[in-house]
Amino acid sequence: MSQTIYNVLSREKEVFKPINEGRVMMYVCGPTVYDNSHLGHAKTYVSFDVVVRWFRYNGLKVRYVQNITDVGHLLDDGEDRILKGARREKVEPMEIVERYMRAYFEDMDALGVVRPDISPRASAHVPEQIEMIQELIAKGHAYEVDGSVYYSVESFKEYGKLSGRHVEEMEAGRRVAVRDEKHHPMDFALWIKAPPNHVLQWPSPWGRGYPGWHIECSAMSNKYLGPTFDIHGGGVDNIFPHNECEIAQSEGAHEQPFTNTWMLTGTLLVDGVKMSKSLGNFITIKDALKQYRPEALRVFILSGLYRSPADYSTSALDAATKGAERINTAARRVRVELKNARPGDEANNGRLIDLLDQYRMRFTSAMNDDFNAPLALSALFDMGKDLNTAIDEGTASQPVLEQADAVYRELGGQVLGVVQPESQASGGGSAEREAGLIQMLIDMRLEARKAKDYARADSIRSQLMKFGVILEDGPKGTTFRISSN
RNA sequence: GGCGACGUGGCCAAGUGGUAAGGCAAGGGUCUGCAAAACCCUUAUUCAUGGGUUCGAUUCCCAUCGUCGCCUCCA
Repeated sequence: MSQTIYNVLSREKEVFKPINEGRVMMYVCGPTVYDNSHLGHAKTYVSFDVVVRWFRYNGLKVRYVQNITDVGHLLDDGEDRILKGARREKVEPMEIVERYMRAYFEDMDALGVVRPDISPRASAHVPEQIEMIQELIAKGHAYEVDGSVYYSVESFKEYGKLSGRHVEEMEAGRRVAVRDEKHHPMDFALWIKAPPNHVLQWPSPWGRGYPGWHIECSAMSNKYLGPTFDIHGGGVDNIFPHNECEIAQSEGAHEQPFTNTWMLTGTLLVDGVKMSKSLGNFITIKDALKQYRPEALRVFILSGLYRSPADYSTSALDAATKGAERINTAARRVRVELKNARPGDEANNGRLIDLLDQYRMRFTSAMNDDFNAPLALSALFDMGKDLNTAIDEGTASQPVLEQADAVYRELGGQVLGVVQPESQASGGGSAEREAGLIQMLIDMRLEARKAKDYARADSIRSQLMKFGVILEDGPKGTTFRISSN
């Protein structure tokens, strides 16, 4: 079975073949760290997280590079975003960068997003960017005007191939005044001359200045992944001009394909419009995590295709919360049952293990088909139903439960990150002592129930509920779980 | 105006040239002292609309309407 990926460049699904067998070299455009990250970022980075996890689960070695933009990203008025943040919070620009870079990693850690292998910062790669700009000038793709350097889009005939645009058809400068010094209105800045009071500036062959936004991705991907690598990812909203400029720079300088596969994630919308920093309609990841568990946010993100847009709403998040609970309840039940499981009879074990294998295969073929996480998720839901039935009927024996537990840990946990590890399920910290105390209360309640003192029994249950402990009476006695809120 | 994507049950959302996964919600039932959890049943003859291709289309083609993204910084 082979992996297919929808390649935005060709607009079709292609069989994925890494340049070097068994190795995946991938680059994903990272955030500009001047403010807190929001759920739009979560959608993109959770999506790529699952891609990376899936590759690794399948034994591929992945080098995952994701940049941190900490310079050069200009606002409409020409002010650097970092500088704007610094002014807003009255601190040094690099304090802004540190503050929000750390916040970004905290958020991603909380969401269970595995960190990239390399998180290169633009400001730490100015020499590499200068070098690349020099190469572009030497090859006739760029020109200098009064201390700034521009890329000549007319020098690169394929400019626009990713987004399907043609230079002639675009109304350049429709909303932003075009700088007269450009040869062509669509030309974009590689190096920008810094006014004397500009805080972020470096010496260069063209005088003091700072790099344009697009060049960092070209320079850093080349440094860590080489001139041609396997996968380039990001959000579709950056397809033009950013991704297009990256291609022009890298292919212009290296004269070979930039990347073999372009994977772009769909935009997160809220009330039908894009969630974005500039519109101010965003929900930060930190705020979302106050209300929803990480697994719930992941289920929300993974219940749609990565390349489709998604709509944020409280009802969608609530539904995802319930869904995440459903999977985790079943997974937890399997773990609990496993502790007192019996060998069972062979015929029945064989039947159930076959069934589990089928779910594994459903999951696998879904993921192999352009990372169809929603379909993969449905296999876990269906599997939960069968397992619950088997446990109810008492036919879930040890070998079956061991297999089931493995599927939950590997596919639900390791790959999708929606099944909690065991330690969290019981609360963490002094979990053992806590479990002992809860068990004591359960025993007390049992005595009350035996004495038909239901008022007392219910009181114990509702008191525990206040601490987020939910009791469940089953045929084999009472179990408890920790509420997800 | 140009480019790209998309329109599937009450909501979210997969999918296929041969007759619609899954989650949430709703109703009924089993279990239970009551709950919770779980399980079973029910809820789209229909996939924006109108044409065309086909034995057959939701799936392919064309048109129309609508939504979103990009064309300016945003994942």
